[in-house]
Amino acid sequence: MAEDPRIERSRRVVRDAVLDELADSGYGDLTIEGVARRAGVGKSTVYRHWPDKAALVIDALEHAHHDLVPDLESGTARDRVVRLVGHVAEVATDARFSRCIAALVDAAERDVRLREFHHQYSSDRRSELAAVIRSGVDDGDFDRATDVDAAVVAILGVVFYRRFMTAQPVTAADAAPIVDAVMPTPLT
Amino acid sequence: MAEDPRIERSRRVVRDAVLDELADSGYGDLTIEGVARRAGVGKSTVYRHWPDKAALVIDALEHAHHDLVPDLESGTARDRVVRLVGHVAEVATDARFSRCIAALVDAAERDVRLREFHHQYSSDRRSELAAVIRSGVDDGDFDRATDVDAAVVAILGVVFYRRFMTAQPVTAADAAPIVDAVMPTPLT
DNA sequence: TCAGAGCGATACGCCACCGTATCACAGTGG
DNA sequence: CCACTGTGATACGGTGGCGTATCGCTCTGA
Repeated sequence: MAEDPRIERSRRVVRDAVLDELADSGYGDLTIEGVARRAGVGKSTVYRHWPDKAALVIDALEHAHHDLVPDLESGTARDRVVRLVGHVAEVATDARFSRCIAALVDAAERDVRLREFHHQYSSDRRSELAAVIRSGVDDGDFDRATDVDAAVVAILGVVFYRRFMTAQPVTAADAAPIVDAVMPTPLT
Repeated sequence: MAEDPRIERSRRVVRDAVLDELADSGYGDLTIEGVARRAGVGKSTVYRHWPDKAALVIDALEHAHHDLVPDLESGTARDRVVRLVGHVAEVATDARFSRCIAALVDAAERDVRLREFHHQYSSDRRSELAAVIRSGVDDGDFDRATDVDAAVVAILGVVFYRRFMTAQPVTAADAAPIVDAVMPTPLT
């Protein structure tokens, strides 16, 4: 009853090619034929599994987790926040993935489906960071009066602004000072 | 010796059409024919004045100042900072211009010339804000120890992050609280 | 072993844009 | 008044993507 392994294999290589194409060409210049070519797959195979470009791109992005997930179990809450922010900085500097983000942001301006996906996706990412920060507030690592949602936006704002608007993207090593700047250690 | 007025007229309507097209279609789907059509101009006229798409888009963006410039003369330095940030928020929510920014950020990932323009342009905008903040530091409106460049990135980061990654963009009315959060009033 | 399903290849007509060339026309400035 | 030049229209061959259809091959799983 298991699905034909050829199906999952096709889907995997096509999704991977979509990310490559998206990074290289952007959403507007991404073509189904280009994806199929890059995936080493017949065009018909792509049309067999996805109805259109938007669905294809959304599906590819949905499956694009990074295997390396930061350790959010050990260390103080502040350590965990710094590790998570460092991880975000790494993702935001990854050559392929970060260009996919730029393409997604741009495409979201013009396509409702991509906009909904984009907003949901980044909202989920903010929730993750908010949860870790909140545990830091509970632990006394951060000031009791911390506005968690504002802190999340302040931190991610710096990371993404520097990546997409300047030539000095945030590195993982910058994570700690940024977290400190946004949420100074309480004087206990 | 003055230039034929038809030339400047052509350039103006084409540049305007480029911004419309860029906002509606993004960089990848922007076509010269589409621009000419939208401008109500022959395709040859566009090719007569610009060598290619990148030059055309860069030129259009270079000429795309907003006529409304915030008052940076009167009021305290803090007032001026708040007004400038409010202005940035307005520009970042302007339907046409903000979509052009998204298109530019995306295109800058893949085209050197657009990247250089983009980095230069946004660097200039940061310098403007930095100068006003610096005068506020000198006036004692802000803490003497303020890291001006970091404050600039913190403020613009929030504005752009909220505009492009969330469904709650910053409004002009949000400018004051954001400035206050990043640069608290010194206790004198 | 074998029926069925997924596959890549190929070809289809259609359409849009590319960048260039040519043309008659009208605005411009001397 | 007139030579000049910028103009929009139109046409060109070329390219490449669209979405669909058809093919024979091969892998899969009962």
